[in-house]
Amino acid sequence: MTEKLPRTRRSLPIALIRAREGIMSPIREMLAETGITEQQWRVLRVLAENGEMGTKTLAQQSSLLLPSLTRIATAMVNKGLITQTRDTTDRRRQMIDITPQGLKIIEDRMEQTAEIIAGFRATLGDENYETLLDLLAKLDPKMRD
Amino acid sequence: MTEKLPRTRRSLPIALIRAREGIMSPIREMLAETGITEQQWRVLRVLAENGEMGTKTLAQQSSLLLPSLTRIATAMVNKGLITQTRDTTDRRRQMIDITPQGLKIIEDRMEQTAEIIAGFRATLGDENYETLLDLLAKLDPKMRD
DNA sequence: GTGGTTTACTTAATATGTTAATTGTTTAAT
DNA sequence: ATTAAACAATTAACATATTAAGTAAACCAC
Repeated sequence: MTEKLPRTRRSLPIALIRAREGIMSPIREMLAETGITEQQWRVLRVLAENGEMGTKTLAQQSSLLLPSLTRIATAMVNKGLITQTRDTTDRRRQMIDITPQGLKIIEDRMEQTAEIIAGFRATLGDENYETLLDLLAKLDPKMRD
Repeated sequence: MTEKLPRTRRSLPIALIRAREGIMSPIREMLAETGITEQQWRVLRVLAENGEMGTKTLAQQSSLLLPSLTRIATAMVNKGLITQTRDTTDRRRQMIDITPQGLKIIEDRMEQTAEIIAGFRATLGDENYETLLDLLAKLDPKMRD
């Protein structure tokens, strides 16, 4: 009846969900202590790495859709984690930057996060880990040249 | 400043999100025509493959949390895609099964879905595709022996 | 320089994700 | 039999995902 479809145990979309669930579970656990969400963590990570940027770029880099980021940014401004300033030359644009307080969260959890990731890397082995990242990149439309 | 963390371009959690986004985009596009969501599609897939089962099992197999499934199931019953019946021997349990109407959606879209998946398989190559599934499985806590 | 288009972002509406608390039922230990 | 513990499912509350529509500013062709 479903002969042509791979069984759900070998379904790529489902495998991706489950893998993500496996990875994020310990990370979410860690983030719970900080009071920020996984998405807010991603936003802080991207800002810490690249500095101030426009909302659209930030959304792309942190894999959030613009409507989501609009709301998340509002919450984060209220928490004092980021600042939002209107661009003077192009008043449509909203520039977002991380605050020292936001940066502190990244720094405080950096080591702990690195350990979690190192655990998964060890589970797979270095070579497999890199292979996995390469293969995943090929599925990302924005990465395919 | 973030030396210990992998750059977001090589971050596993983010790579998983982006890959999933890449895969699901065409599938969602296809599902939009059927009026069902990605999650409802997963539920139908699992039921078509394994037949009637309890809510908890169904949630696990379709990678949904129980609260989500509760809501989704209600919507699907209303649409006539599944049936819900209370187990007579254990009245805590709710048995869920697919209806002919639900099965029809699977059958109607089976070929189209298989083509989309085949496209990704071709992008990666058969061997890489299988490797990817294997590596992803190792990140799934429920798959690790 | 004005009308049409594009761009950057926001709002809205509906569905799902996530954690915690709750309800009804069964099981197990007295 | 009785009660505490465990269980299956639901409800609640809040955050995010997704698509569509809306708003304001910049751009572009004429």
